[in-house]
Amino acid sequence: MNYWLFKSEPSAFSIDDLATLPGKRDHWDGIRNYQARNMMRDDMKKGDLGFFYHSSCAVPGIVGIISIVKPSYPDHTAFDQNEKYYDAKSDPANPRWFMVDVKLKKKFRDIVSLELLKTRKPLQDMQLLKRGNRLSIMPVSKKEWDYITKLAE
DNA sequence: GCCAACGTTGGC
DNA sequence: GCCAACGTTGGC
Repeated sequence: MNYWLFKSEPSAFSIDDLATLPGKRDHWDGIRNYQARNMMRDDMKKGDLGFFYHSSCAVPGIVGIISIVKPSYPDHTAFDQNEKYYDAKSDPANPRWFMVDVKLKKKFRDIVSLELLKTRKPLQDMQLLKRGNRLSIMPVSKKEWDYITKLAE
């Protein structure tokens, strides 16, 4: 089982948006970065867990836990000209972009803020805290996962 | 709104 | 294949 972190701008899609969907479930579309795509396409398995992270907002940080309920399949929003993340170069016969389905598992009572994460020694090697990191999907180690879920209690 | 960091594009 | 220009991300 692998652990992940999913970034989303709450103004576009927040954990509360996910919570109000039927079955608290949605596809995680719009990934348009190759590194993130590769992880999503090749490494995410059904049953994996992920942190839901709010970025580009007043208090960035981890707000809850989601689980992968369906492994990767082609991101159809890339084929639709009306979609924000339309990509003419993604051909349905040979899709360039992929997505997974996720389900809300838990919303934290309080946000585990980026500011707090930065102060914790055991998290110093976290990819999220690396300088200039802009990946919207990234792996989280089991050690980091356990530490952060404790922080959230 | 600023700006550093990084990815992508395209000319050569 | 190099690299400058450009676009995007995301914290502050």
